[in-house]
Amino acid sequence: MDAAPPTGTQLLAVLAALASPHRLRIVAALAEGRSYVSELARRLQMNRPLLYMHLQRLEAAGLVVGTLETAPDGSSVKWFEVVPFALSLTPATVAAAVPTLEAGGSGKDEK
Amino acid sequence: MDAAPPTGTQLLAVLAALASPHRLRIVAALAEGRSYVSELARRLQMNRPLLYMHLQRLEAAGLVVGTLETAPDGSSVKWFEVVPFALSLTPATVAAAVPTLEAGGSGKDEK
DNA sequence: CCAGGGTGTCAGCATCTTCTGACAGGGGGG
DNA sequence: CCCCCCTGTCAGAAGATGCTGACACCCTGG
Repeated sequence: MDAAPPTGTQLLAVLAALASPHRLRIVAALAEGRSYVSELARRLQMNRPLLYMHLQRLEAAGLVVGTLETAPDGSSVKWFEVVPFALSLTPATVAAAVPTLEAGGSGKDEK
Repeated sequence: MDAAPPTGTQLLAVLAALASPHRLRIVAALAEGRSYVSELARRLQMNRPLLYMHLQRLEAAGLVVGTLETAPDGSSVKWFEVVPFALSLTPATVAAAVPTLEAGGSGKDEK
């Protein structure tokens, strides 16, 4: 149930999501345990809106998941945790993913 | 079998190098066999200067190697081939690499 | 001489991402 | 009342990146 070969587009999204110092740091921080936006922003010393954007990017790539938890007293806190992803990066896996790049419906010469 | 743990900076370079549709396509094309700049540009239908830049990026990240071969008749052809890299991408490997992230060689301090 | 194939580099433009400050709100407690 | 905690969204500056056409050069063959 793991290591399902990602489509080229999916692989690209993951790579693009991880290709940033801040986002790497965020993943590393979440790997040690869940946290919420404001707390994480304080720990990593970055603006909340900025961190918010990065978290959304990571979530869009499927690397982290966010859950808005509303406590019984009504206050809302959005918890983020890392998804136990695992992907192997080699010339072969890249070559296997590339043909499934782009829409994949038809058209091969798109430029 | 060189599973040497990459430094954060190194990992970031590889990820950034791979986070591009064109560059993924280039790696895939080279995975099927070596080629040289002009020929590859023709096959992938892109400008030579552009492909040249992408190849340099990939080479800087250590994913491909280029060798300028001067034939006995004097004509020069730069052959490129893919390096058999292999890196495992998981929350743990990211967390392990992040502490060795550098802010840019020297002097530059994080804000 | 001229056409053709190759490498390497450049200035400049179009475009995308990143980042910031300020805003909208929700709710709890002195 | 005011102050504190949290989420979510915005316009727009600032900067990095992708991309193009044109140029420099070398060598071979008609």
